[in-house]
Amino acid sequence: MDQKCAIAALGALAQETRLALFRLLVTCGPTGLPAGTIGERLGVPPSLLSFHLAQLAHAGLVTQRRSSRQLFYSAEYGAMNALLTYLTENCCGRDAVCAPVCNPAACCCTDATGKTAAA
Amino acid sequence: MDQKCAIAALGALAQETRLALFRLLVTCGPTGLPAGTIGERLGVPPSLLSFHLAQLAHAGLVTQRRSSRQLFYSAEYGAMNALLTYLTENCCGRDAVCAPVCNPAACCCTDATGKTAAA
DNA sequence: GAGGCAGTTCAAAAATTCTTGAACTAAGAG
DNA sequence: CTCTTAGTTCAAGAATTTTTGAACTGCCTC
Repeated sequence: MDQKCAIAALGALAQETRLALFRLLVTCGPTGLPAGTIGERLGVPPSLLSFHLAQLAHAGLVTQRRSSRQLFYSAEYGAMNALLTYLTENCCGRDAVCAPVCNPAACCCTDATGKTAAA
Repeated sequence: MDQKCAIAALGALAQETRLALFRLLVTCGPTGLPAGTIGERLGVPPSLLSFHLAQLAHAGLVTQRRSSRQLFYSAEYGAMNALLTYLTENCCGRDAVCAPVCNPAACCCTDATGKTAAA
């Protein structure tokens, strides 16, 4: 994954509805969910849902599959992994100056360290 | 990190200039770089640079420190790790249905699987 | 092949984000 | 105190993204 792709994937996930959408699909495995069901669960109107799903699909994060009258959408785990790999490689300096992902440091934006976040 | 914070961090990185900015800072370690130098290296005018640095800072991804007349910015590794942790936890279903990050699968957006990406 | 359900596409409006340039604050040098 | 360098803030405009509603396509049932 190159920078351009990473930006597409990051941008696709950087939106409330789409992140919720993707999270929902991730929990559904490779089978995925038909658009209608997704819309119901998330309370998103059809045309808007289509728009957001298209964005995710365009970034390669979801896949579409038709089953008679329904369109099933499912998470593309490989793309997410590619994104994580990209971020991991570009987050840690070449000398692994930051802890591995598997070692959660974390907290939240405005108080990750109590420092400058909000200032 | 909660969904709101994740969106802020994702959104902060989902922009060409800011991703380049962050990548540059990551390679510079905790010392960071003064704003002027960053602007020169990336060819970004001062006021725009300030704007983007503020976005990153607001998402907790960078920290500001003054050294006499210069303002040094440095990457906040903890925030990036928090984001990676969030994505990892929300990418893999509760049953770890996708491969670990450390096991790159990857390719790029439009041809991760040769399937629906661009359609 | 008429009717209807599932979902998409399209165009216009609303909201947000990015860019620019001018005016401003902070800190050191003379 | 005045000047200069370093960088920020602000307001306006440009560009992009999100939302809405109406019209459309694909597929099944009768």
